[in-house]
Amino acid sequence: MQTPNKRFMPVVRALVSCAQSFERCSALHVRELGLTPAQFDIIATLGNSAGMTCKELGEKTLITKGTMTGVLDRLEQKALVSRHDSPVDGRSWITRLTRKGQTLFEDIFPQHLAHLAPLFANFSDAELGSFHQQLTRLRAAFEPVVQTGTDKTR
Amino acid sequence: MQTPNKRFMPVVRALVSCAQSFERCSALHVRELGLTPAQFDIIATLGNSAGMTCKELGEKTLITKGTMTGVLDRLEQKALVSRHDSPVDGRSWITRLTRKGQTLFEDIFPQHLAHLAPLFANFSDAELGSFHQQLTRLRAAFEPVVQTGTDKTR
DNA sequence: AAAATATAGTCCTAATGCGAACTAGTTTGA
DNA sequence: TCAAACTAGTTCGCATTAGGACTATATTTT
Repeated sequence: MQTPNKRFMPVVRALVSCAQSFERCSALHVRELGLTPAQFDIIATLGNSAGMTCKELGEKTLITKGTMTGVLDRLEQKALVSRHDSPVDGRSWITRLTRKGQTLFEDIFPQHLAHLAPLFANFSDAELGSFHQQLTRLRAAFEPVVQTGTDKTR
Repeated sequence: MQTPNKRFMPVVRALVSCAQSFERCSALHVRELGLTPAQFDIIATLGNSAGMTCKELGEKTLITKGTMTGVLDRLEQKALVSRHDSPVDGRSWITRLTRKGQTLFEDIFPQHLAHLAPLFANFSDAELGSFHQQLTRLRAAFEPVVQTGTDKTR
């Protein structure tokens, strides 16, 4: 096989490594707050919302539905979320923060933001903006391939 | 607690989501080739090298040492890598591709590159360059926090 | 050289993460 | 209407993933 063009490899490495570093920074602090990254993700997504289905949560947090069940189970054990019948769809649940979960959210979410903010201190709003644009454009190029959420069990 | 500045959140979301989409594109294809993403990562890193210690592999692939043992175990079971005593350090091993592993590498690595290359077709070299620069700069901001490789068991 | 400290790898536990199969409820189309 | 196709969520199997404890070997300090 002909050696293909490798020009994109440095960007890929930088992208993956940058994201991973960020996730480590974030996870380190999240664990200190007593949650796993996935659990924090759910709490943060449900915060200030009226509740969501499993599917909506999956779309917002990028957690696969197969994983979601377990994460929600553990959050339910901790009494941070509760599941309720959906009024419109017999197959789905609405997951909501409990009072305890809401309190926790209000407590730790700002703390976490405050922990991360200094990391971006050296970036101007304009820089962040153009960066955001590039990332979005690149992600769009991946989109047709990944087709998140598509159930391939067909 | 005062609500902290959230201006960086869109970038963070885009970064994580972009990296995750890429990893899914990549993983999807890697699994078709019969390897897990972590295993492919090791094979690709070991390819065209004379072998590496566990530590070096960890630094290049961003796989934690605790995870590394298991990944290498499974690759060894598949007879794709082999471990040899280090001539200079009684604590460490040199992990190398076996002939079978080398053959596999030469077979699938170009295939994988060819699979990914089209995703970057719409990006000029200049764009990739500046993108790379931004990613590297942002990563550098995270570096002091993560301190990859530092053993905190002290 | 002996003690103190640091490092390389392994092992352990808990929690993801993904794909695939499965159940049950919904929607579509002939 | 009623079977076919679809969808939400659960469950399963396998492979990571992080972190920390642990063993054995190296390096540094005194």
